Amino acid sequence: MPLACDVLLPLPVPPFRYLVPFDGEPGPVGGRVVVPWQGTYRIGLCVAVYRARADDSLNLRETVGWLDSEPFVLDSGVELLRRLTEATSAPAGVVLASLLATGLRARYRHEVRRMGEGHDWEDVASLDEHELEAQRAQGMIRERAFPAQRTLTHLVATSDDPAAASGKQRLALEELLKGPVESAAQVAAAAGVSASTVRALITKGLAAYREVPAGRVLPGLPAAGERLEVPGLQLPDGDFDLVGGLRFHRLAALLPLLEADLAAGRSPMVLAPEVGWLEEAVSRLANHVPVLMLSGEAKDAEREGFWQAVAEGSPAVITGTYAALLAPVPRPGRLILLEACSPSWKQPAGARLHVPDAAIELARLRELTVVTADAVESPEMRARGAELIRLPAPAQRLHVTDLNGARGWPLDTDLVRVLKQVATRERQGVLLSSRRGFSGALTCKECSSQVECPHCDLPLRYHQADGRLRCHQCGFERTVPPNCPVCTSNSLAPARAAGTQWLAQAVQRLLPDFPVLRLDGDTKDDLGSLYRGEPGLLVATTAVFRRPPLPRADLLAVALFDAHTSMSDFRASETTLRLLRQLPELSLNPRPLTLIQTFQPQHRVLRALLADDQALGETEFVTETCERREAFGYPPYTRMARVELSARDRASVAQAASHVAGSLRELGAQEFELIGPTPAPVARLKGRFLYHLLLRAADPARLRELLGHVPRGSHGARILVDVDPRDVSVLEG
DNA sequence: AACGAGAGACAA
DNA sequence: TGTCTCTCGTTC
Repeated sequence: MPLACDVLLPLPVPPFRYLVPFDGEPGPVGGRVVVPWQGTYRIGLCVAVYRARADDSLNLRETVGWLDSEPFVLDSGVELLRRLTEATSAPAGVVLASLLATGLRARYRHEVRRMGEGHDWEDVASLDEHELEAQRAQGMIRERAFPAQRTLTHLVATSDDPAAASGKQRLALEELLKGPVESAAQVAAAAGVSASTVRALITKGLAAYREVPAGRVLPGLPAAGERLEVPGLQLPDGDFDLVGGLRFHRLAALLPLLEADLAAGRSPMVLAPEVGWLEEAVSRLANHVPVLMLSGEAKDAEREGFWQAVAEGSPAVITGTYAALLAPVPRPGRLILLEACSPSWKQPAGARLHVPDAAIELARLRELTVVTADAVESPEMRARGAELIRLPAPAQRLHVTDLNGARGWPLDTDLVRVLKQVATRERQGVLLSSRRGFSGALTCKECSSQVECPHCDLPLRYHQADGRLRCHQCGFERTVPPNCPVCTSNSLAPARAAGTQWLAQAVQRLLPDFPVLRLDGDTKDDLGSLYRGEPGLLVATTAVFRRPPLPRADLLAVALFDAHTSMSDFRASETTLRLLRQLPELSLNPRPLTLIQTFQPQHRVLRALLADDQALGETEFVTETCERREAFGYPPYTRMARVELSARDRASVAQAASHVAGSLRELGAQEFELIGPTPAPVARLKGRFLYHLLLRAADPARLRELLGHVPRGSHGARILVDVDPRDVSVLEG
């Protein structure tokens, strides 16, 4: 009974079918399998094994062999990949590559043996490729693959007699006889001799570098942080959302749940959106419970070590970024999502998954309890319908400065006064900007045009430090033109949206002797002095939230609140409220002053922030947000997807977009379900013209149906789909 | 993603 | 006519 199997490769292709060799045993579904692919070999994931059809044995190529005898990804993980492929309408291999960052590029041994008596297994590396291919086609060989044993190069003694050497060399040899050592320098240091003495030992043939089998390596854990103080809090046993407090308050509140899972012999999983927050959480958790951690920064060997340790199943808290989601936990406990509303969860490329949604889907498959935690409740949490647990609010002294009719720019009088206080008291402060560089653009005062990138429909960003203009999308650079390229007048000036560079300069002018540091996408000053407690002001973008809190920050200032809420995204207001609530996390000071400069002091985000009863203010804010989203047909009350079309010239992309929209309408897409096509907000990027088409459906099934009608390409245009896009501008009415 | 086949663009 | 670049389709 010949068997076939479906194999998923981490490439933008659907699963492919291979034949299991007639005398070979198939490995498990969810195991890694080596298969021939375009003249070479690749590791894929076996997602199904079934009886081959009659003609399969003629048409299909054969698997080389499985690398695993136990599933590398459990059945639930394989099913999750299948569902996400359906939901995203991305090729299955892209979904695999987006979620499984471990084991598919492993080193393995590939051996062949000629059929018949007396032949040994031989490594393919030593054989002629063409001859091998011919023999394979004739079915004259058997093949197998297995994971390569990891080795390390170590220095070992080749003589066991210390008397073989004399003097200092003897000391080194004695040291080496205690066991293999990684390097000559290490032996030299341990024996108290020079490196050349050890080298002489090697020349004499008394010591040599050898490959020795490497033990399992696990990703290193961050240095231990402070212990968590668990609040006496009654938590539900089932699903719930935890909001309020500071990050470590929420983590502390969840610790008893982790301990309960461990006591029951289960391994709870804790996922975080970014490495910084993951490490911060682990540095505290590891004081209390056994922890395994996997982040994108782990090396291949460490990832595989983590995977093996997880599979062995001794109870531990399994922590990680998205890369840990498919780890084969045999006895899982709860699934906990930290910073559940962070925009970083949305993958920018590949299948563009929103990882919490994938995680919740996996939890449903494995029947796990899901707990999410964040500073502020979100409409998505409320739609989930789980219980809401609110921690006491962080202490925040808040001050809002109305910039209407103000005298200073970009630093108004209130901010100037507080900055001076910070300097005279030799304390620290953080000033948040929404953009890096000097200003948003170079604008002509005569014709109000901006200097644009030649490849993108975006203004070039002005970087004052080197007097250059830069495109933050494609990296194009040029010098500042002396005259406006449009009207040739001599009136180019930086636009008013102040970037970190402009703010830093303004503060430095105000406080000439006070240290002013900068932290953003392209300037990463050494913050060592601040972490040692020395005075200084940090001008930063939101990149600062990925750093540990400053020990003596008294002031947390937002340079222009309006720049955050006016982002072209219907979630901008909630994101801003969350940002403002997270500000105290930037400082170890228990009651820092939060100062916000704005032209809209009555903005509903500020009303919610300043409400006398904080819990009530936020609850009303979320209720109002939910009502708006429902009224205007936004998620979580609908499902959205953005169809992104691009082409080298404007006409063909416009034509392709209207063609796709037309055929969708013909196939029954309602007016409510199809918005556009419109040129993308940035209508040209890296020399390609972009059009967007927004799909909106009442439920996931209908969205899938609509996406099923979107072609892969049309009229020479490339088409990409982003399900649940994160930067959709506000569509009123 | 990576490769090869076929279609135009350009120089000789 | 050759060669180079670009697009398009295939990969099991």
